[in-house]
Amino acid sequence: MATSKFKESLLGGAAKEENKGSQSNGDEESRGDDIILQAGAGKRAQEYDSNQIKNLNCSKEELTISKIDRSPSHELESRSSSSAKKEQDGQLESTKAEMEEVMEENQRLKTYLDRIMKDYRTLQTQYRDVIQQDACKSPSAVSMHEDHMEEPEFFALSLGRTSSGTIKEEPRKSPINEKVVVDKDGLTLGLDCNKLELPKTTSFELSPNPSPENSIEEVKEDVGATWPPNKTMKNVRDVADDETSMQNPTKRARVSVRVRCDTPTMNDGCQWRKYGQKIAKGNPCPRAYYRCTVAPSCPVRKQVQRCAEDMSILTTTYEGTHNHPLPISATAMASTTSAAASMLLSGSSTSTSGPSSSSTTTPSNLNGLNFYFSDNTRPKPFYLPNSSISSSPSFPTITLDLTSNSSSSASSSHLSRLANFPPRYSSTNLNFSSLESNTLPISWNNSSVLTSYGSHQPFNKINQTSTNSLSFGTAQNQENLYHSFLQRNNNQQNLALPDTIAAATKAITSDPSFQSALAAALSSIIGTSATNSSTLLGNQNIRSSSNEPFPILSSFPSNQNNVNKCAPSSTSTSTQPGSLMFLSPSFPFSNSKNKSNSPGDHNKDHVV
DNA sequence: CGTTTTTGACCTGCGC
DNA sequence: GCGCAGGTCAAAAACG
Repeated sequence: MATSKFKESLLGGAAKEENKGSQSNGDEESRGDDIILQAGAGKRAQEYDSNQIKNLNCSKEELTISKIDRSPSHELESRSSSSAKKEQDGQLESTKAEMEEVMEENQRLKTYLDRIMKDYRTLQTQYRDVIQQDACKSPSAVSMHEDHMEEPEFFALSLGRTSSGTIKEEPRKSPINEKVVVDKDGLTLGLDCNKLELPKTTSFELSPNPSPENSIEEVKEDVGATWPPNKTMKNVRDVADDETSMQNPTKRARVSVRVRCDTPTMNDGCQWRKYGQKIAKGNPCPRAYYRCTVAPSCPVRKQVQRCAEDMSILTTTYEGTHNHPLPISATAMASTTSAAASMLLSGSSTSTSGPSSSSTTTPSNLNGLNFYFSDNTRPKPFYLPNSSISSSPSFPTITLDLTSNSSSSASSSHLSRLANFPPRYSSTNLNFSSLESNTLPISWNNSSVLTSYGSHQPFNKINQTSTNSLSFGTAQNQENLYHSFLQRNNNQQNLALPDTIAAATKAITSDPSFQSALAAALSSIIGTSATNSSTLLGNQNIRSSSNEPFPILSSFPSNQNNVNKCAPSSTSTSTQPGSLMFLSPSFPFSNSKNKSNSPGDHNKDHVV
């Protein structure tokens, strides 16, 4: 309506008063355009150069005004004085100057973006080089790495789904992925940001689990892929699951997380329902079994058990793949754990060329990391130090020990204490302890993320004698994470061309995981203090909280009743169906209740 | 009253 | 085949 008025006034050679009104309408229109521009610009653009955009807006407004002003001034021209002419000329000049400024700004932004993309490509090239080198060293790994070389976008982030040689093929068998292909055919990959948001499962090629954007039927189909290995469930088990187990029976990885936690359970951002409790041999503390209840068909389980040696340490073991969206806050660590587990799986798969009887580790260098894979043809899960078991589920387990603080803190004593009792069973440990700047995107400690980000040393190696040991370096580690997230972002964007502006913008804006990783990487590279990254990441969480399907701040009880009210959002950016686990960066440990009274109840012992 | 937790029973896999 | 241990089920209890 305002627009039509505006047009009328322009076309009809309206009076000055009307033009005044039109001016305001024009302003409105201009503002409308500005809003669209801003919306299209994306969050990140607003953040890193909001001033410039504001300038742009101002210029545009002024331009509009000057445009409108000119027509009435032409009418006045016949009876105007020379001063009016000069005024007009001056206005024209200023407008031109403004335009030039805007163009300059535009150029600057382009340059900035080019620089970012250049960096991105450099990192990608480095990644490829590393892969190539590794492929040369390990002939058995060639096929897998070739896959990566050809399509680095297919970066495995799904646990338990990885198997060398099937990385590319497996997804194509899946009807879901066929769908993706169809979609891709109908799309032009590239500049359109909207297209980049396609939430298809391409991003997690190895995970046949559908995203919630897919039909409910698909979710229902996936019910069969649940974890319980009992007979009935086995009979209806998902084909993909069978495929996975057939292709790689020993490659259903778990991620074990050890944190200091005084509460009975830690809140990791997901909703869990306890379905069992057992006293595991060798540990007086009962082991609790939980399953994810965010989605009824979610196959993800977790086990929670306290460390017998140190009751303050809680070991949470995750297994399975979420088939539903999860909180943004949980995506960062999910990616980390997924990547770690993926590394474990791929590492195991590529290093089995060594003598199987040997327990020696096989160091490899993948993506700038020092990996120590052993032949682990029959990997056993990680158990608490003094436990002893006879049966061994065939799950390779990767352990993230987050029980220690920064290297300068009193963690050393704890670390040495841990070192005194290495696990009996082989596990894979991620050692982030050498991080100098401590910039992993997540604080896994028992503190609020907003205050503790980066203030704790997030990972520490449990022991050095374990056969699978991933030794993460300092900045390189974070660069690796950065790469992982870059890769994942590419995946999420449905293999969008990485060198498009839109892709870059989208990559930055759409994925908080990426933001976290980027923050970590940048803070490492630049050498900023941990507090900086803390602030950044904290802000990120605050920002994203408004769009979150779940609360992400500290108080997030796992047993709250609104579990199902927190309907999974359909936002594609928060959908991480392929990741193994999504751990909230803000590990608020909830569930202060402690009523568990299993037979031989030892719970009372470990409750503070 | 719906949801979650508890807990004894049951199932499965492995070693002997 | 048996025993053991891990893992899961499902009815009952507890909770909000």
